[in-house]
Parts: sequence; C-alpha cells; structure tokens
Amino acid sequence: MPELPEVETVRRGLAPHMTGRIIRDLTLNRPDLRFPFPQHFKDRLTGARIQQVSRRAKYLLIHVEDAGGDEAIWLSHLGMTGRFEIRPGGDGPAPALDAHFYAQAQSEAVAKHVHVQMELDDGTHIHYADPRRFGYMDLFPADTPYPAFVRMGPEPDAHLTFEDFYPRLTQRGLPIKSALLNQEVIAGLGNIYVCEALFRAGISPRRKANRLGPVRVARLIPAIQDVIAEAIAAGGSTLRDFRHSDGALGYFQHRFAVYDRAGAPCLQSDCTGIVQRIVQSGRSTFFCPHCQR
DNA sequence: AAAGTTGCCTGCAAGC
DNA sequence: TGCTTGCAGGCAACTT
Repeated sequence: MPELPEVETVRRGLAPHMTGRIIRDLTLNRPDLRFPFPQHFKDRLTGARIQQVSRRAKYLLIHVEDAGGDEAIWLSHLGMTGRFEIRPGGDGPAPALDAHFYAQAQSEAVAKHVHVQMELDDGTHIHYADPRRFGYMDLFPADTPYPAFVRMGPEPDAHLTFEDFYPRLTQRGLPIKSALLNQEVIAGLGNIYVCEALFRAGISPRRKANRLGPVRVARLIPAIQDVIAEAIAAGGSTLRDFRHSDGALGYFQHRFAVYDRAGAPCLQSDCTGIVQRIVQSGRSTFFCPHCQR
C-alpha cells in the first residue's frame, strides 16, 4: 500500500492505538519479509514502550524505548502490499479510520499472509500482513542516521523550496518522470502521484529533467504539494488491493486525472486530447500529449 | 495481464 | 586503453 499518502494514512490509523503503549508480545511468523528481520528484533521490541509513530517518505517509523532505556526506531516499509490491521482491546466500536483494517482482516487471503503479530499492554492486537512480501522491517538506534535516509531528498510538503528542489531535479538528463521517482530528488513520490503532478503542471513526462527551466519547476512544485496534500486529505487513493467488492467504504475515492485512464479524454477544460500510456524505466506512465509539454 | 516498490544485477554507452 | 558513471531493463516477492 505504497505511496506517501497511503503510508501517512496508515500512520494516522496506527498512532492513536500505539502511542504510549508497551509491546507485551511480538510474534514473527517467518524469518523474513523481503529481507530477514534484524537480529534480536523480537527480543528488543518485546517490553518496549512506543513513544511516537512518525513517517519519512514512504517509511513508517515507530519510535520505541526498550526495557533497558535505549531509544530505537522500528522501521517498516510496506512495499507493494504491506498493511497493518488493528483489533483494539476492550470493547466499544472501532474508530471510523480503522474500518478498512477490519475489512482487510476479514479476508482469508490476507489472514494467510500475516507475518508479524503484536499484542499491546491494553489488549490491542496489531497484525502486519504482506501477500507479496515486498515490504521489510528494520530496527536501528534512534541516534544514528538510517542509511536510506542519508541521501534522501526533501518531503513533498509545504516546506519544499525552489532552492532545494531545482538543483536536485535538473542535475541529470533522464526523463522528468524517472527523475521524480528517484527518492534522492524528492522523497515519497511513486508512480501514481508523479503522473498526476506532471499532468497538473502541464509538463511532458518525456521531457529531460535538465531541460526544465525555472518556470516549469516553479509550476511543478505546487502541483506536487497539492496532489499529495489532497490525497492525504482523502485518506489515500483507490489502489487495486483496496477495491472491495461491495465498494461500501467511501474511504479511497480519490479520482485520478490521468493514472490508469489510457484512451480516456483529457479532463483539462478545453483540451481535446486523449490520455496516453507509455512505458518509461519499465513503469507505466499516463499523460495527455496535448496539454503536457 | 499488470499492478503501488526498490535494491541488486547485467549490459551498454559516454566521458575522461 | 581502462576506469568510472549514468541509465535501461530485468528480476524478485505473490495475489487479485
């Protein structure tokens, strides 16, 4: 469940249940996800107190203080299909935000792929399921920089500045679409939101990054900020794995202007173009050749 | 059938 | 010539 808005949605779902709690028990149902769990993963986390649930790009960060008083960060990347499911302890209905976790937990196919189970000190159970097992978890000391974050670019939020973004973006001669997927250029964007941001900015995905002038970059920045902010506000997007047969949850109703709309008319007013699908760096790109230049 | 991710691998081309 | 760098493409994981 991948791009930044989806991870942020998960973070907001988990934080109220996890913050301040102690991990009473942790069970690993297999030795690895995409990578092996780090050594002593279970032992270090059992008995630890969760201080905070944060996020960097597409990484979920669970800040813990272990029984010995050492502070560490439990990192979780959801890959393509990773998801957390919450079953609160005690009684009373679950908060609305958790509805989709329930929906997922009831699926037999998902239950088969629960790889991590934990119980908190208030009786809450949290499961991590990941059918394709492309996610991974790690545990590192809070005071050392995590390797993946050292060279990572800025978050696509309100703090993104032209001064920071422009030089990172225009360094190389690869297509802008590919440049924006590079997490060292900007963090947290994936295939869907790159397509959507380029559409909003009216920039062709084929344009070479080093051929973008300041005018286009200045247009691209708010396009990125807006598309991400709107997707977070909508609680993430409609992703394949989250389409339910009943469609009852109005939770993932964010609509895309170009993504997955090949052959459909461009939604830009006064544009007569048809959305095209091309492949760049092995990934699908959707765009309107008429209004994206 | 193609799908949101990303690290690792190979191979190719360019530049110094 | 040989070294480095950049980039494309393939693969891996598996279910829907």
